[in-house]
Amino acid sequence: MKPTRTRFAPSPTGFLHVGGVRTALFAWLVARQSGGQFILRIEDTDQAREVQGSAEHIQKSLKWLGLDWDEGPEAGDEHSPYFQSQRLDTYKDWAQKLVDSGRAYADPYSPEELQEFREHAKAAKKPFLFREHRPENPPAWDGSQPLRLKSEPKNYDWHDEVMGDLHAGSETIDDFILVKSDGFPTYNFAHIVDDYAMQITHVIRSQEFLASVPKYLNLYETLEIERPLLATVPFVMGPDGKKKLSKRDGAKDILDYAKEGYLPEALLNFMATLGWNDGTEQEIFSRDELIAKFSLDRVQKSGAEFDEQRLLWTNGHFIRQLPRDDLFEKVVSFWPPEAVDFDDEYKKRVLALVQERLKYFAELPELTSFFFKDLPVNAELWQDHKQLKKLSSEELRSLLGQSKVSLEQSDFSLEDLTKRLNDLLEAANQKPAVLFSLIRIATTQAPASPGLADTLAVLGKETSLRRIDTMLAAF
RNA sequence: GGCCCCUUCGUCUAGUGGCCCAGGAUAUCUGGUUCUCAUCCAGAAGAUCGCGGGUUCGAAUCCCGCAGGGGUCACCA
Repeated sequence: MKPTRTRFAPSPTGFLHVGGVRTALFAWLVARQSGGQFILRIEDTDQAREVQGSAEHIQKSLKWLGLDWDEGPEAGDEHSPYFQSQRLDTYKDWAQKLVDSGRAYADPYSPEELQEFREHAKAAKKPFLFREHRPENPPAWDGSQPLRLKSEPKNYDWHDEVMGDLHAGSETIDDFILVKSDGFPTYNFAHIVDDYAMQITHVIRSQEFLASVPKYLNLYETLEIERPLLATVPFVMGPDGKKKLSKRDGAKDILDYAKEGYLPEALLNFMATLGWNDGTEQEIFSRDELIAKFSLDRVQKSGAEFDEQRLLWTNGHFIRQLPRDDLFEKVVSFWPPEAVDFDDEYKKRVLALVQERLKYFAELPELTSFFFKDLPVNAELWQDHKQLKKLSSEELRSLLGQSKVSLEQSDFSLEDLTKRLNDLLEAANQKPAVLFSLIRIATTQAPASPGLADTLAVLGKETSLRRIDTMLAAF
């Protein structure tokens, strides 16, 4: 059996978002699970749409996710080059073969004439077919005109690894353009030639190409090359649930997720389970499990809506699973600016308290700022508090003062703090909802924080008492 | 308009004739975990399986029709 070879073939017209990367992920998984190869090919045949630097940007995105390629830019060169713009000779050779055998011809029409044909077809409510205007005596192809395939309309039945058995009538076969008048091949032509040259065994691509597959089947036959297995992956849908996710409705650059502190494993898991599952109730898969369990025939045929909430939950789950030291390393660039004055030991203790609260690393400053600086006194915190607002300023001051006296005696170990806080509860005859809230607000000035004893232990005696004094003066 | 694909809780999904008056996860809500937020635990609510026929003792599952959504009909990929 031939080794499995899959490819991801983006055009360098911008960044990659979840939709595009998921297709790459599926192709990568298929290659990895069979011990085959994953190839990255850059389809830069449209010079007008090309965006400088995006080929590099795309590579960076794949690398971040750990979707490594065996051949392609900066990798194996067995079938190089991997930029289509550098493979023009190959396309020219194949094109010439077709011209010589009478299976391709020069398109003599002007853009205006073509446009007129199209409008006629539209007015007649019929699909536009170029072959209905196939010229009787086309001029010799000198490279200045587009070159079209002389198609052979017929019916096709084929199998798609995701969609199942498919059928299309001959009316879908047309004389599409192989080589544009600028000398560059179209996607429709170049990808078939390259997939063959690079010995791709599985073509895994997004759904927008499904309607073109019969044309490709026709071209495979004309070229007399054996076609690879075909797999069509449904769209990732945008927030409306109807149209495919696009940059227009806010689809993010996958590298933005890196910047915001998402974990590659979480993204991978999220994308894989967006339209795929293994038939069990398992929700979380490691990278290796994904590789072992993925299969194209269990990929959903319908589109799946991108659900930000689910991504957040997945990422939080992976963060919670991370060993503390790993998390500490990953989070280094996300601390609030004031944290530079604190040592690693202190930051690790803070991190331990917020690990289970983090959904993504960029939340870190918001969750931990009071560990690194005194926040201004915020009267709303007790004035709007449903227990504390029942007490007068005098009562609050007295209660907090009483707490201070006890805390001054503490060594601020977790054990001692816990004991003292409990004793205080009894001595003051107060509920935790009152006393703990008051101390928590005084020492953090934040609407939310980790548990009180934990927080005080990390803040330390000096800081805690200083903040209590500040609060005492504010009533 | 032609052709093609799709249609199960808000969302991701399980389900291939009886175990399903539909299971899990997430999101939401409630309760518990000495205070807040989060985690965790327990629970609630949430899908007449797009609609209509048919086959069958029995259908989310098979057949037919319809509707809705999407894609495609580029010298873009």
